[in-house]
Amino acid sequence: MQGGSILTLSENKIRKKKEEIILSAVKIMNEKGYQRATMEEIAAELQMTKGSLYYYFKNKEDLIFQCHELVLEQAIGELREVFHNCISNEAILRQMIAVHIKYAVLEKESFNMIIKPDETFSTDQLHPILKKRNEYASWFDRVIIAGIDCGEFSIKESKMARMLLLGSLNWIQQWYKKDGENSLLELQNIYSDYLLKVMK
Amino acid sequence: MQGGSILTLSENKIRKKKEEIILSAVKIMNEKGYQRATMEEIAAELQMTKGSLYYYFKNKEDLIFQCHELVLEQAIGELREVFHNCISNEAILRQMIAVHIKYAVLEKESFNMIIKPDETFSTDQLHPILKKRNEYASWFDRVIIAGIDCGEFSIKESKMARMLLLGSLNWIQQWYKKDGENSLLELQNIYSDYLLKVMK
Amino acid sequence: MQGGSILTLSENKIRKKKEEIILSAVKIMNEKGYQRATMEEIAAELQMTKGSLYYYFKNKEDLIFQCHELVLEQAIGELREVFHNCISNEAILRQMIAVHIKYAVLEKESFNMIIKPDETFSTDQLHPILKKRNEYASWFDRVIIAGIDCGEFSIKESKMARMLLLGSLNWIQQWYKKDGENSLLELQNIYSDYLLKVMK
Amino acid sequence: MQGGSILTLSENKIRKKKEEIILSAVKIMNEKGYQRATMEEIAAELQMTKGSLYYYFKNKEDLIFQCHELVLEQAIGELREVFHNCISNEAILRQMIAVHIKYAVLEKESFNMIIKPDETFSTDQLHPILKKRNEYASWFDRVIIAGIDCGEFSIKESKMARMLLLGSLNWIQQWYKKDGENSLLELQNIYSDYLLKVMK
DNA sequence: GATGAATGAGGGTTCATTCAT
DNA sequence: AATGAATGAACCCTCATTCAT
Repeated sequence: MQGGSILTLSENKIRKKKEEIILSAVKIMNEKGYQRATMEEIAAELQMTKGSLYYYFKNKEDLIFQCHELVLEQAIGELREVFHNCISNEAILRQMIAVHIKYAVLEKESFNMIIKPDETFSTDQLHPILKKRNEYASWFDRVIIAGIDCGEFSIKESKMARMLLLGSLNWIQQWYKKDGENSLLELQNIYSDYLLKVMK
Repeated sequence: MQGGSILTLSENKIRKKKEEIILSAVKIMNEKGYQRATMEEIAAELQMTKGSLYYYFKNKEDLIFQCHELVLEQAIGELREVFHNCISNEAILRQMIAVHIKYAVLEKESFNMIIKPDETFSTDQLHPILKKRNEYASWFDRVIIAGIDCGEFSIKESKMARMLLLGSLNWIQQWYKKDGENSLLELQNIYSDYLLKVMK
Repeated sequence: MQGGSILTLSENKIRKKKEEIILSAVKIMNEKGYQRATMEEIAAELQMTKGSLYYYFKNKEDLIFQCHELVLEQAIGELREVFHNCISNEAILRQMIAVHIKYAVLEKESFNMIIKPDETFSTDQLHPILKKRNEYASWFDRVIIAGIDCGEFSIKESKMARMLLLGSLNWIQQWYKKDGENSLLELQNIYSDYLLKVMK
Repeated sequence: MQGGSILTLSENKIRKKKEEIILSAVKIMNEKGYQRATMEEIAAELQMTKGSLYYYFKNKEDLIFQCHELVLEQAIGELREVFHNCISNEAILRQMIAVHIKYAVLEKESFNMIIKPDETFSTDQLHPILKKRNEYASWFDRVIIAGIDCGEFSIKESKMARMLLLGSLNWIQQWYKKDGENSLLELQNIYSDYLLKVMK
């Protein structure tokens, strides 16, 4: 039923290809930034030609949009899991911080789109992006509020605390270097420690 | 004396014009991002033509570079003053946070440029930019280290604390709205409170 | 075999187009000079648009470069043939002069480019151009030296004699008119006579 | 009478300035070629500003035109002198060759305009240029014809011989290097020897 | 006479996008 | 489903030219 018809088969094939392209795009963008990543390069990475991309995506913006969606979806998935698998709110928040840092550093550019979507997207696509971005942020809100409610956290302004938290994390990608002094793990721990001092 | 003043007059005129252009550039760039801001638009904003800009700036990169310099220089000036006029390190840091927020919010456009210089500048100009950026940051480092030394602050990783601090502040411009719930003053106070919890 | 021919087909097609463009470029350039020939005009001549040229050539310099190469290659081919098919060095030199005059007059535009490569090319491409130009000239050197060795010619400075010879021939295109008093054949004969007086 | 009035005085001043500019222009052009020589550079050489040039010359073409005139006038002057001061036609021709080589090498670019005036000048100015160029060439014609008439030279086609001669000389500037193997004097002698073999 | 400043036309180049095959 | 080829709009930059002062 689910995968029976021929149509679905070819649809599956297309979806596969789309994902491949998105991954390639994400890679190139992480190297060069979105504006400088050209359709040509993205295609070349997959040994395709420029024109072929337009079979799968309406235009460049659409492609970037879907890159963003994919990455954000994944990240949200991880947040959700963390949320349901940890016990204390502190533990959850620590895990979430770790997840965010991981994405901010490793998926730098595609994650970056969260930061300044209005420079990247036209009005049409801006809305769903912002929605997803809010969904992502809301997981942080949840823990913080839960923490406040059960007395684990003492801050008053949950929204602003979340802003502070995410802001400080986003910034990491501006300076973090893979071969630098600190490992990703150290980073995750230190930031967790510091940011929990804010919350408590 | 005579020659001097005449010279200064025309030099002043050119400097004025340069500043005008820089302000225009900064405005456009913040609306559209650096890459998408065109020389034409920047000129049009001032009712000039594209070509005229090249009378004042060698090329686009040079213009962006000087935008950077101007704003950063001003901000550094304010930090310096704060540093020398306050008593406790906590007081200094609070003031510095206030200054940074003010720039990030009110001079949003200009200050923004600090964020991603490496995508904007060629290697030649990247270096002096990073230097100035470091100079700016170093004022924060100084207070933090001084605070640690005299026991006011307890954090271990001064550099990372500074990163966290500046990152969280930079992010403010992503969401802050003049007519929003919080006044600038409230913002400055809350962020100071929260970030000092990190330091102590 | 199948793959080979298909490949060759499309390769051939692209080579054809490239040649078309080169011919167009060569025509425009000889009307206006290299600097004043614009990519737009070159394209317009073929009812293409500027941008399309960049599908075939990296940039203007590359296009000019290949113009050079193509014509020079052909001419070298003819010299080589002459060299191997004639008996006396005098006969060879006469034939070579005829070839050179033919190119200078009939393929005026293309051949012209040999004249001032150093104002046209950047250092990178200058070298291979000069090399090919030298290769062309070296065929003349060979006959002259051979002629000297076997006593047919009596001049001392073979290099300078070659310069004089080629210089005088190149100049022909400055004044020669198809419908003028002298036929091409007369021209070839008279110049041969005169220049051989130099050699003997 | 000649230089009495104030008007003439200032006219003289203007003429002086014009010559200065022309010399500067000639210098820059000899370094960069005419197309690449900018009004700015020419002015800078004289510590003037671009705009001032337009007080003295209608436009760039006019300036180039007058450069050309000046140099050609000088060269013609030298030819005239040679013509009247030498005894045998051979001696005259040798001297003329020396003069031409000197200009072709030392005043490379300004002399060069003789070579391809149609690329440099619009129809308006082309005519007087060609006229002067013919005047220049006619001095060579005269000696050659005189030489034929008195039996010194044996060639039949005086025009073509002159073309051959000037062509070979013009070409020198394509390859001659100041610090090369041959001094200017050697060059003048060798070319004279070779070209007189043609005439005789 | 000279200059500073501005202009505008044009050139080279890039690149997302289209479309016939 | 993919490609090769072409397009055209947009961008940066240069430079001869102008003109008020």
